[in-house]
Amino acid sequence: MDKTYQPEQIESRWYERWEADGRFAPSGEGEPYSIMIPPPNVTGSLHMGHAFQDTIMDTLIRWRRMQGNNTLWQVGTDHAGIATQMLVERKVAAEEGKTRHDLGRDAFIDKVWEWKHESGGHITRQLRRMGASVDWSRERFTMDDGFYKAVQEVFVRLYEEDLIYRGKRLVNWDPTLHTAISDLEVENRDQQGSFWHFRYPLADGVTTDTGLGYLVVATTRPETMLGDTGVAVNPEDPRYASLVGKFIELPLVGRRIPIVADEHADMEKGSGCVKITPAHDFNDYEVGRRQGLPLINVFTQDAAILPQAEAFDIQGRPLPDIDPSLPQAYAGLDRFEARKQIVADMEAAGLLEQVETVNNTLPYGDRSGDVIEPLLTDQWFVAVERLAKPAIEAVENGDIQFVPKNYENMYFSWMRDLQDWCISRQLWWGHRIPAWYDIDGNVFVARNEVEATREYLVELGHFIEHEQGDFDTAMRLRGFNQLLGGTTEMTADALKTMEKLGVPRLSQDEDVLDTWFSSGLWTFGTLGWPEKTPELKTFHPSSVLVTGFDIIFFWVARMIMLTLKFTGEVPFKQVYVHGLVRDGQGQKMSKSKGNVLDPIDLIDGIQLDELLEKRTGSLMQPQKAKAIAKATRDEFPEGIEPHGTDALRFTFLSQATTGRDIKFDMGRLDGYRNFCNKLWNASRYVLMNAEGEDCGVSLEGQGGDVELSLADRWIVSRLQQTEAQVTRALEEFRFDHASQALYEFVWNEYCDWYLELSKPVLWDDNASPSAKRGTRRTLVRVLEAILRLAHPMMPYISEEIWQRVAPLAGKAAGDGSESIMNQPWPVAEQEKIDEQATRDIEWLKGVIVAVRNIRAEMNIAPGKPLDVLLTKGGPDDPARLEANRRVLPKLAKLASVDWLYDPQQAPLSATQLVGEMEVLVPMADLIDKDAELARLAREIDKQDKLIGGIEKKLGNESFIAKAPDAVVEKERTKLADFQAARRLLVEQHDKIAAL
RNA sequence: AGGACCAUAGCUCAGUUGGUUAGAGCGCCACGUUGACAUCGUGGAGGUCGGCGGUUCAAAUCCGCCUGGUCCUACCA
Repeated sequence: MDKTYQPEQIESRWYERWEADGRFAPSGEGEPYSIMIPPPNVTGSLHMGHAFQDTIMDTLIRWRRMQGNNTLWQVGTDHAGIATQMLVERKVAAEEGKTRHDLGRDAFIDKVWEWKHESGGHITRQLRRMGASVDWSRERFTMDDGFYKAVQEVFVRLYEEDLIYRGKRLVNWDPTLHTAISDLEVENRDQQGSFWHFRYPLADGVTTDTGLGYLVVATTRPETMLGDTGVAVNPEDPRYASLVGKFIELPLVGRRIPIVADEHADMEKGSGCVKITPAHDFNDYEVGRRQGLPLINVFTQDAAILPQAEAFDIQGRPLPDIDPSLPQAYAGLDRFEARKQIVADMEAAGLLEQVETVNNTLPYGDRSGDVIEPLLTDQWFVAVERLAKPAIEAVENGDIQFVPKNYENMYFSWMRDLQDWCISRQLWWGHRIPAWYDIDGNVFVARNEVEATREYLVELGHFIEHEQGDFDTAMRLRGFNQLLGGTTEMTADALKTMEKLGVPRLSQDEDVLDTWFSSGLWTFGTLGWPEKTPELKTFHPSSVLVTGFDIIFFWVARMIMLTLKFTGEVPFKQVYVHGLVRDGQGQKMSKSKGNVLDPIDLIDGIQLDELLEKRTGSLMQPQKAKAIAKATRDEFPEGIEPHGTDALRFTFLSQATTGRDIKFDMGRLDGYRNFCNKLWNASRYVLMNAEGEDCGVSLEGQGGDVELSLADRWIVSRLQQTEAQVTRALEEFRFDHASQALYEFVWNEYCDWYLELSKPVLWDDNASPSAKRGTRRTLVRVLEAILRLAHPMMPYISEEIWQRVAPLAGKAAGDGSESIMNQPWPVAEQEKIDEQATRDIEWLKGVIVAVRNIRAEMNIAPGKPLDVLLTKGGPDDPARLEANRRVLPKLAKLASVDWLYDPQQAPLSATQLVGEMEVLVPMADLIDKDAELARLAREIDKQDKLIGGIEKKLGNESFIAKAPDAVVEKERTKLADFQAARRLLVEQHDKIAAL
């Protein structure tokens, strides 16, 4: 083995080997355990959040696999509608100077597929770098054929049950992307804006109670006034009671609009009068519905002013009786231009009463960054109410558990106030909506065009026969319909026949589905639904979903609703919710801030100049480049060193504390890389001493007799406890505890103590062969168990070392034909826990630490051999000394150590207490009297404080009376210990003072 | 406005059902190179557990209020 741990040399090699050997696929035996990966964007790249999440999932999967579960980690990618389409649009614009409209739908979609094929392997390669043991043989894509089928099926069935409907509704419209987006994709940002107060003249010579000929309304959106269809006052408002039912003459437009009474109008705010624009404001839409006001749309899809308004009733039916004319001065003006112009015109007309500056929030599209516009458009919706009920119950009754539990509240509060889900998007990349229209706009929802056409032919035939009495044509249509039966595609022949029959072809809906509609089917769609596959039976519901809190609404809630609806099962039994990975300062990582860390760079390392280029290369705001470059130089003056995948994974796990965001700590990454190195070198030591030697047992068979030392029994005992700790932590999703338990055992016990304790045995020619065998066997076996314990967290290094160590423990061929991946998870054995050995080793450690302390306090060189005396202490202590004669002098670097039976004989010494026992280092000539007296005085003072505290407690009658006996007893013991320590210090002090 | 979460050593974080001399890693200081490891070893300094009040024999831990921070939801005509 190399002297230093070099991760890059082992990582890719092992991953390829595992994959080639098919070790990621389900074993087919044991209790099923499955995780569905949250599918990353197919053309994206791995960020810290993915790396974190994948580490957790892989740890769980590897752990369960070792426990003997039939594990499936389902992998796949998402087509990510808007994100991918935008990316390709930008690419096409840059490379060819064309828009998607220049290319046309089919050619553009070809381009997207091309891009998918070109870049789609990137993130899956990165996933491999992370060591993710996903089953690549089952990799899926949300737009593959099987998924397409599942999506169609779900859509059609929901439609058939009236859970999907189409309608003209007010939706969040992105004027840049020209598509509807869901509430969740809207980001509200605080802004400073103006608040304009307008005078709206009363019609028909009516005046207010105070004699004014107008009402004052205020708005932050003056341009929408063109679409006003009413003014509302509060029904309780005495000031305007007489005006309800009267009319306003809408300025600039001239339309007569009614004054209505509606509780939406707040008497406290402004004048108490509010303009109502049902086609351009969500609240006003509701007022319009309640008051029966028409909807007048004045915007184009670019959010510019229409030359002529469009009027509808609340059902979305056109209202031809309403005069659609708008002032031509505004036609074609962008909304913000129109706003300026309208304010100017109102002012010129003397109708602008005042302008206030206010803070308000504006909705922005999270993809385009444009201001979102409520716009009246035809869209498809899922009626969620009936779906939500069972989804809420599933969490209430514990079929689904959130970890940590408090996210359940977040889920409930959202689920109990759900709006219908707008699922249509005016995009090209995605699942096209399976709905077809005839020339009259009648809709046929079906699994494919043939099915839709057949429905259409039935209706058409019926109409022709009964309404037109044309029996022959009707019969011919039916004949054709029969012919189509059983096919799923409209063939050229079929189309020709239709033409002959004079039946126009149906046209498919242009829209595609919201990406989350298809990802909502992820857990069962990936397993072959709607077919009843064996995988579906075995692996559904999945065991646990690992995801960020930020997509509980987007994804988790919708998966629960759709999965319950279509499989009757929950999608997963548990949801492990983790926080966001932030930078070391707690800032969200973002390209524009220039603080993004790439997990691959942490693994492989990166030069400073390359890192700078990455962070400042293609910034949206190039002026930030300088500041970003400086911050990067300050933080990483030498770039980033390679740390390896295992260290990165271990860092994530150690920081995976429940339910809060993670500030990624480079210091910890360094620390855990060092930990890998520690494990590496400890293994080197073990191999150096065990390979080619008799370890008591090996692949070749039984070796000679073994004799287990105190240290051997102790470390085996501690191993059992560590195994139990790690297992329990994993069961509770406490990855931080799991990693810490392993770290502490390996470093603080196995390396710091056990390896040191083994040296005197192995290096002592006088030690018996059976004792040496016992030590070698323990070294090897404990290390082998450590590696298995570490494997789910650190797959590579554990495998690499295990291949060398396992044969020594009689476990594997050592040629890679076996893998640690498939070894049994260590199970703690109660009978190996040895309390006596633990106490004895604690005693030994106590003596060694005492000597080290004396060296430090007395300024004695660490290597200088000392003569030491032990005295007082318990009845077992002289025997303990004898039992440890081989190791104690070696570890504490002693020239001699003896038991002093008569404490009175003690020479002047530096002393330390180990329990009751005193450790003496005679050193009459070495003591600096004054300094030592001062030190002892400080120590005595310290003990006095401790004693004082406890005496006060024990002097309190209610404490004695009310505290449990065990607690009281513990305090008494402590008091005795402190007093003994103090006595010793005082004795020592007096002795030195007397010199 | 409503809600959630958080506040423990210079930094990043543990701290199970109240009872610990309040811990770890990094950083810092001192010392240390013969055979696993300087990506190391040994020893050390550093905290009135955000503030105030309460419950209790006992509070970092439970309750209330306050301050500061992060986030979510809603509203802002």
